[in-house]
Amino acid sequence: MTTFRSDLIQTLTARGFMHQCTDLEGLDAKAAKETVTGYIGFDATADSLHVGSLLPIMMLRWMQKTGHRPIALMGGGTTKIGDPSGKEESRQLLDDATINSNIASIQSIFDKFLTFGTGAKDAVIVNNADWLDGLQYIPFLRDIGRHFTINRMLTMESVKVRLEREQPLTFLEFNYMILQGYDFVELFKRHKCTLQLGGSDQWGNIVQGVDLGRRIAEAELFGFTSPLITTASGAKMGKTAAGAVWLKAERLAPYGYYQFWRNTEDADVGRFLKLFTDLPLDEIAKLEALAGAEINDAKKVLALEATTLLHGRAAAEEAAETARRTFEQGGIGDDLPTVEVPANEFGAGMAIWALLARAGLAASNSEARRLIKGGGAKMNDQKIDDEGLLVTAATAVDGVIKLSAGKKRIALVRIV
RNA sequence: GGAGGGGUGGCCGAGCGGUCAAUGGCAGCAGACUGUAAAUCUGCCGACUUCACGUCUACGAAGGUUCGAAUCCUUCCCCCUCCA
Repeated sequence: MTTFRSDLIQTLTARGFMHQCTDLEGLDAKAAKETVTGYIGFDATADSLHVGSLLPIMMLRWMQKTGHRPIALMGGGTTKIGDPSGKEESRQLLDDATINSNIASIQSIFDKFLTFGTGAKDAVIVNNADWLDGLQYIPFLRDIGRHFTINRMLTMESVKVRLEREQPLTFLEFNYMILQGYDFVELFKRHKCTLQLGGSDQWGNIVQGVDLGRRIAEAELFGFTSPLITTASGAKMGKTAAGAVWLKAERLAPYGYYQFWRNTEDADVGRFLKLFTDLPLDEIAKLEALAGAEINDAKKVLALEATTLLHGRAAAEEAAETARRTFEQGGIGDDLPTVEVPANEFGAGMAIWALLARAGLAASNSEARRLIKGGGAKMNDQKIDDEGLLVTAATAVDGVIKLSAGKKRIALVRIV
């Protein structure tokens, strides 16, 4: 393996963050002798990010840990327009208030991974609405638009793919790479930012920004992309039975987050440890070497470390303990998802399917019934055979009824 | 503006007057096997009803023809291709 002079590039490449770089040697040399400011853009369409954003966040984290300055760019301006790349349905347009509250909410996630402040190496959050909102069309076209040729833009992968598949590409989308390129130059001017990182799908946009910087600001800018992370089975990362894996505890409790990592496929463990934890590489190498059922120990480490980064050590350990008690001892952990149901609602008995739905283990009563028919439902570890089973408050053990849907989805009903 | 093609369940994609809640694939859920893994096999997979081949809602939208329409007709909306 090639050795790099800078900690930054050495770390990013060794841990598997590297996919493409506009000038790897140049960037390495620069990072070895001075503090580099680099940024990644994030969308502000929701009040939380999900694991898909974790990889870029980790890149910013490593930037800071290796002595450089990360910028998280919130797409406040671009979100306002609504990125149409989601194919058909045009995204709902958000107003300023929503966008700003989303940004504030997302910042609390960044706080877990980065140190913010006003110092030379402190991370900052910037909103591109600051400069995009005030843009005037004609001056923008004259100053910026003239540096982009349609010829070149048509060769961009993202554009080519759309054209080849005969899928619509709106003028608005077509302009995205220009706006993103402009963002880069603005950040260079305002914050001396000379590096943009992003997912491999951002390559084209990033390169445009690098070129634009050279043309209008005589700046030497760098682009660096990370590979698209899929699971070993080829699926996109980040989906579970419960839906998206959110990074906000309000949307996905630490226990759920822990379980997401705990259920990683064997073949992914080593890669994920490098990407999503801070563990030293030699330690990861040892964990990765575990074979057979022992690989589960590595998964526990992965889950614990990843959860610690986001939710803190205490919450992570609590989640780990709940998982241990629940799965290894068949008991009940404190951290399991719990639904409170008033005792009087049980009356003479509540239908078991209604209870399953209430506990969030089934999306509807019908789904709960199907689950029972399929033999996947359990109450207090007893398989439920009778669909018409009525549950009374007396079923509870210590005021709690344990419900399971399959082996992994477990919820508690606490009678109050 | 002209000519042609198309809009079907989370996605892709059949169906082209009845037996269509709609073939198939993917995704998802559950069961078996396991290691809270993968692969494989099996079942489920619109919603609602204390579940019966019952009710409701669905095949871009609105009307119409028919005993009966996703399937035929009319109008409208949207997308694609070619021409101007």
